[in-house]
Amino acid sequence: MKIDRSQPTALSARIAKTLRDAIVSGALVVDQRLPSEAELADTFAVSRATIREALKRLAAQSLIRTERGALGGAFVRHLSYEDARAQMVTTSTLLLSMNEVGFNTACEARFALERACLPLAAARREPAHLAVLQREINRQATPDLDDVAFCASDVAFHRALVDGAGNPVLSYQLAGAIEAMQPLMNMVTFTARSRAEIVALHSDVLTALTARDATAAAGHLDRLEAYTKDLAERVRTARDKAKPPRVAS
Amino acid sequence: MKIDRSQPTALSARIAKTLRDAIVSGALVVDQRLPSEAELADTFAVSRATIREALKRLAAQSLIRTERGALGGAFVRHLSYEDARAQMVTTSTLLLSMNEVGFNTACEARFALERACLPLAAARREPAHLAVLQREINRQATPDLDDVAFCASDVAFHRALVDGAGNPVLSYQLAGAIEAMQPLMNMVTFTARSRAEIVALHSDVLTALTARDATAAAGHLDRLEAYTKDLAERVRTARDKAKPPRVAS
DNA sequence: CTAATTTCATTTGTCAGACATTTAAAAGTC
DNA sequence: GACTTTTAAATGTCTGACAAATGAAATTAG
Repeated sequence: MKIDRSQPTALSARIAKTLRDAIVSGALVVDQRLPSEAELADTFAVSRATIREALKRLAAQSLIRTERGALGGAFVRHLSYEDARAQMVTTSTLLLSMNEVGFNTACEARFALERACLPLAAARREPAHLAVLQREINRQATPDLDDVAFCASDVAFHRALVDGAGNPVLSYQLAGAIEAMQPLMNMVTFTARSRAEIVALHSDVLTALTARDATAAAGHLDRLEAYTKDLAERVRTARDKAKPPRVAS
Repeated sequence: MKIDRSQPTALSARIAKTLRDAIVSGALVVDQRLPSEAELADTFAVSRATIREALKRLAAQSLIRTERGALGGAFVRHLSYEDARAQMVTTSTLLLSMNEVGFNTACEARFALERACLPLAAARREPAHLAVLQREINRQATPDLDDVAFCASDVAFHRALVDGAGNPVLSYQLAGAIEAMQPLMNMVTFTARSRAEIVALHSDVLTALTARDATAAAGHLDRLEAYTKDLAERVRTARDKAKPPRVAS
């Protein structure tokens, strides 16, 4: 393990990169203990503070966990699907909020990803999945449900949809994406009161999945996408009318 | 900004979380400067070293960047698609290598995601996209191309495919996923010498896209998926024969 | 001899203070 | 007015210290 001692980047960043490469490449395996901070400081010929900053960088990426005490230290962490998903939600949320991603772009991506799951979900759907979907539909049909709960149920419905594909890699990818897009979606469903249409389309999707008809399910998703985009368009128009946009500079 | 001063988690982790929430929630906007380390240390009533460890955690997640000098400090970072993709590649690569994800599962997810792009790519494909696809096909058909270059070209082909959908959100999601799966794919394509079949299928996809025929393109992708899985199966069988598996414990 | 207790060594978490380095603004000089 | 020097602010790094957690070894009581 060596580091380039004459770079413009910070020492702690370079040390972090060296250790990260060792982990990603597999040179350090899961649950293996890294040398103690004092040893690492000795190895890299830097102070312990610098080593600690490097280790904190790795910890922030869920690459290591640290334990205190006699047999403590930094250990290569077993990255679970949950950890990975949480990280992706953070990253994706920021990405969407910082890059002026239009609602249509996000919506299009979301439904394209969900459609990708349908053939698998139709083939593998199990009673448990269908029951979850039905439960969320029932919840969404509750008249006195507040907006926050309705949107949460919407997320749960779509997560159950992708989980139905029975592929953890897909679930991890899409659950993160869908969750990250939720703030954008909320802006629409909060203002639009017509939940009946959404619930009906959800029911159609469920019916098609129950019948293992992926094509029909895709059609219903298409309509849901079109309806969502239409809602967003109307919301936008209403807002523009209330507060006219500035002229282009 | 307050922190819970009686938790089992480390102080630097809690401070990082507080700042992270402020950024993700939008309380701190892009390019806004955070208070200096000394000020933060004062605010949170901790030492500067602790503040620095917290900031390094945020830096590792690309949430902030730091600049030295008189007007330097920590600034909320504009997260680009490239940064987000790089992070996702790291996370996904580790996830796949640590969770005993089977080749079939990864392969299935990958092709499902790519199929999701096809309708959009067929509708929006532009000469530039088609040219990139053709260029990679030509490269793959070069007889004396080494394995590494062939695989790299394979990745480039599939990235161009998803970029053809013209949706940056999809591109970011899928490019990361595909790149992360590359090590798994390499294990197959390195051992199997029959590149001609792959090149032919790539050509078929390109032809279908050129004709804006999403259905046909999906069919070719299906065959490519089946072929890839079949290759993997044969590689696995050959390996098992050479070195018989241990009996289950 | 066994079991409970104490001591001890190791390691991470935190702190305080210091110095080096970078950078832009302010002050000074011609 | 243009150029140079100084200065102040900020991050990057180092050193040394202490606190807290924790498992192992030594000790002691029964």
